[in-house]
Amino acid sequence: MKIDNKQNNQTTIMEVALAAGVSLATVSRVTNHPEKVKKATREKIERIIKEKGYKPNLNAKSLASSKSTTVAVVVPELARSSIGGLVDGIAACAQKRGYLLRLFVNNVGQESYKNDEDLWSTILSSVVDGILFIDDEINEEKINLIKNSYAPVVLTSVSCDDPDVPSVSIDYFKAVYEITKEMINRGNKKIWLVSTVRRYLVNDIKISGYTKAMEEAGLEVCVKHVPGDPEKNASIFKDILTEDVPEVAIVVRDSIAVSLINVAKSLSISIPDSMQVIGCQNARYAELARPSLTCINTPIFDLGEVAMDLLKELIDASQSEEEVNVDGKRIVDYNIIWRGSTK
Amino acid sequence: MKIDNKQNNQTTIMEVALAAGVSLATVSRVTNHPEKVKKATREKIERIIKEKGYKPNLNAKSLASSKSTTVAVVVPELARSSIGGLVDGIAACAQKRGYLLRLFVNNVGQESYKNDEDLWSTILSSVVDGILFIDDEINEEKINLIKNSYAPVVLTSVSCDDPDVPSVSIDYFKAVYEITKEMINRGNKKIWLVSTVRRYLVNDIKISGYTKAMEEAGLEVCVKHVPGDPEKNASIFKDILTEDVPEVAIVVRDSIAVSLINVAKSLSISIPDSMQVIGCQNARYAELARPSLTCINTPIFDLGEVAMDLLKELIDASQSEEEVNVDGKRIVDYNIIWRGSTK
DNA sequence: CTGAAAGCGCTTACAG
DNA sequence: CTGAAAGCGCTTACAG
Repeated sequence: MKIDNKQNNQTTIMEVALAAGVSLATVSRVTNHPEKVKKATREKIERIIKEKGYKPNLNAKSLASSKSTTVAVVVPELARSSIGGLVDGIAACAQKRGYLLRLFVNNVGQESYKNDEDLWSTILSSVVDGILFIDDEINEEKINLIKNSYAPVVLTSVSCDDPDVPSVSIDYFKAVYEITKEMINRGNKKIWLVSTVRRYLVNDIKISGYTKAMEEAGLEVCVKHVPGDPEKNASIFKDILTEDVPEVAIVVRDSIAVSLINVAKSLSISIPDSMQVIGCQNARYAELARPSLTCINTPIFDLGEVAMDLLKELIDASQSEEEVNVDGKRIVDYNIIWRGSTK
Repeated sequence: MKIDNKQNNQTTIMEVALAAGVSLATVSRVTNHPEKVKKATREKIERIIKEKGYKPNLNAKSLASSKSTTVAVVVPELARSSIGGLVDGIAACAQKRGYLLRLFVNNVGQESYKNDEDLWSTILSSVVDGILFIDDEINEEKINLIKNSYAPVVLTSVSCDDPDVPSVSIDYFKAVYEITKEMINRGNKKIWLVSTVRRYLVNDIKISGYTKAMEEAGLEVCVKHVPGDPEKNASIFKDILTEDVPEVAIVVRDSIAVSLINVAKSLSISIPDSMQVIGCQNARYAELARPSLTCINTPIFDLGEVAMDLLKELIDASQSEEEVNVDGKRIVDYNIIWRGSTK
């Protein structure tokens, strides 16, 4: 037998009802549908609620109402500030909309979950009204799990062709297409796209945008694949640049772009005079690099907010009696920040 | 009336019990105390659980057992990779220990919560077994909220003198004391400590360590306070360095250290020959800076793991019938990574 | 080893 | 406008 089960000594709805001389039902109404309660009663109860610092136990509330006002956020890793910033945006919007967050870090390196099904069943059993899914490597299997989820899912910061999967993302195709075109218009011909060895969907999209612009201009497409780790890519960059130097390098990840700049400088290739470098994220070190890094700026905070907003709409729609149509595809604007690594 | 309340069409314990021809109680036992169930029965039920993909509804489970197997993680902001990495560590350990995470981003800039009490009551009403609290600016009021929490709290990445408040942190006093001493031993005399304009507890601790080492050596203590924003501190660094250049600058935040390096280089102060610079975090850009930045390396991932481990111990102790004594103060080791910004 | 029943803290038709 | 009662999906003494 438990000595004292009341570890969680939070005020309970019963205590409020007793103090106010009303039934539980009335207290519950004040919390959920205040307009249904007579003004005098309501105000009295509200006063007592405030006095006692009563807040409904969310578990009980969820169970009774089958709404958890909680959303799951699934991320691969938070150490990357691009993801952290995204979650900040999600959190800000969730807070505004009255949602709480459950966080799932599906770090493949850490073998967090046995497999995707394990992750999903954990999420679903934790009871959430919706899911924000952030994943670098979306595949068929994951798309299916998303489609079969009882709770609405928004793919965040990843685009997905499937029309049935809501997603919020930057139009990287357009972004890279346009920056490539811009550099072509400025008279550059030898333009490279530097991507990662490991294939990520986003990076492949960037490659497509670049490729299209180059082909339209009748220029030679040249994509380099290097490791993400600065220690490893440095020696590869050294080999590459010793052999040939492009007029412009568009690099999928800022840290790789900075690494490229560092190697170039060590080889006395002057930037931006002999080579211009462009990043695709606008990470923290973009402005700390020397020369500072020109970037496609992706407003990740906003992206998070938009994703949470969309998810909220989908949740409302799914909980509504009527058929509601929600446009499940959102594109967030980007802009270019010109800095010292370009002329 | 609800058309169909079963939005959450997860398998329920009833369905499993029915399929197995046993009572709910037995299914529950298989989930929670399998040793209490006869092997044959247990195996049959386990098979059905697997077939149906049954996972107990966590809300119901929490409510019934008054254990949520959920821990709250409170952070000021995730965009800072030092915090993101910490949460990655927390998540990895939580996952290992069977805990889920609720995330609270208390971003003062975003006015996320009205005040600290609002935040705390939200956390507590969300029902958690424990709280990992990450906050740059701990004060009396917050300490009191922590002490009055029904759930155990671990102050993470922040040290706190109060013996009743469990905390996990790096010994920044010792770290900065020792690196200062080391630089003194190497023959340097004019050593500065560069901190932020805004006062943070951690930074004040670093100042103390530095001050002690300097005073012990009979050297002049010189602490500079600059803004955190690189755009703003650059001009201030320019003024400072135009007037005087130290042999060594120990900088509380890596981004500020890199900014200092950039300004120094623009003034043709050669690093490390004329000035050596040391950071206190080992952020991502420490190795991307040129010269790369020598750092006190704080293993934030480990820090997160240790914090979660401690919290788990405290939770177990609080749920246990017996009196258990848990040492609530944990110190995580640091090391120094020597790079190009020092001789 | 197993089942019937109470209870966790709330919400919500239903009846008044 | 308000209360009594059922129910959300589970756990856990208790009795057998």
